[in-house]
Amino acid sequence: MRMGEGVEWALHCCLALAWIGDGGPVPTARLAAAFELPPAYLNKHLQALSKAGIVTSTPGAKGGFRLSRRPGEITLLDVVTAIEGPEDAFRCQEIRQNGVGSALPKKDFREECVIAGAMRGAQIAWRRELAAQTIADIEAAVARKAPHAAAGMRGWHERGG
Amino acid sequence: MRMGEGVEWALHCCLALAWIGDGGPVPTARLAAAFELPPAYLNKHLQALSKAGIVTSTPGAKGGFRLSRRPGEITLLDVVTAIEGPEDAFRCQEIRQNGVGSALPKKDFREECVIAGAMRGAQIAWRRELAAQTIADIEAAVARKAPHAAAGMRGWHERGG
DNA sequence: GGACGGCTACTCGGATATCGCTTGTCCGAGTAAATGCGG
DNA sequence: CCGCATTTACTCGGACAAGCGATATCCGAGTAGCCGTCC
Repeated sequence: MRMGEGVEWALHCCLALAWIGDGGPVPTARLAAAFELPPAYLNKHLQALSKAGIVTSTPGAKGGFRLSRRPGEITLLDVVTAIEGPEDAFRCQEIRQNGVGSALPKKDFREECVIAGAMRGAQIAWRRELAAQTIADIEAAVARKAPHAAAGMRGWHERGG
Repeated sequence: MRMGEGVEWALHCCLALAWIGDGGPVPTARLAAAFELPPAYLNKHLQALSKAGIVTSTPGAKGGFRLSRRPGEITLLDVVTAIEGPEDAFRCQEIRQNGVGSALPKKDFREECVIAGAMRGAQIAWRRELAAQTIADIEAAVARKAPHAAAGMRGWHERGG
């Protein structure tokens, strides 16, 4: 099981946008340069964030992306779901109904597969943990551990890359 | 993010082996027939379980696989880790050190990336949930929801497939 | 009749192709700003 | 000097290839049981 690297990119971009604040939209190229990422591919992920309503895109010159909501209103789960999709990692194929199970009446499979239920429970716990933290929480934690990181990003942006 | 289907196969096979009990080793072909799975590929996953010490393989005629431990001693996390590997789904690439971060002193990156820490916390919650349930728990839950499922599998096996 | 050697059938185990998805890139549609012109 | 139409440059947005891991398969190594033969 492997999570796409786009999640890390998206989270760092959201954090950067939160740091930069309301200084106008930030184009993809600027964000890509901030982390040395391939601009075109980063753009693809930013579009996913845009469709999820996490960032707002403004086209044209001086355009770019900005956060749609305040950082405290954006959970990590929102970002992860926007990039990776809403589906569960574990997808029950109902193999219990094959082979030996195909002889049993359908009624026996009304209840959810117990294995799938257990995996779903774990996924829910994972989601709950991600939903409990917002971009603002990340901001606060970074401010505690590396106080000048936010100012560094802001200054770099205002200097023009 | 997507979990390999081998996890579902492995879990169902472990449950089947627990149901069949100590009636001698069960070959791959039998397990594959029980769920209509491709035998050769299922064998690959069973080898992973074998290397993880979850099942024991006995070669030769009348050989096959049997559970190494009692069902109560095998957690879902054991099986998932055996199939999917021990690494976390989210892998921090430390992109914070690139671009704007490359100018900062190394000291600033002594602390773990906050984003990676948050993702790791969610992964730990997920693992904790999986580690809390054993094959025996699944057995008990199935016995409550579909009482004759275990007997059905056992009878099918003793009839010879 | 019993024991031994060889043989066969069956199993796991790893090496080998194939497919789909993630990754990565490109070019066109659209928009806001800048510019030149006319009043 | 001010307002407007045109041009321009810059941005997003979706369509288009490539690389890699998961999927799927096959054949060889090894072992247990069985059979024929010999004592």
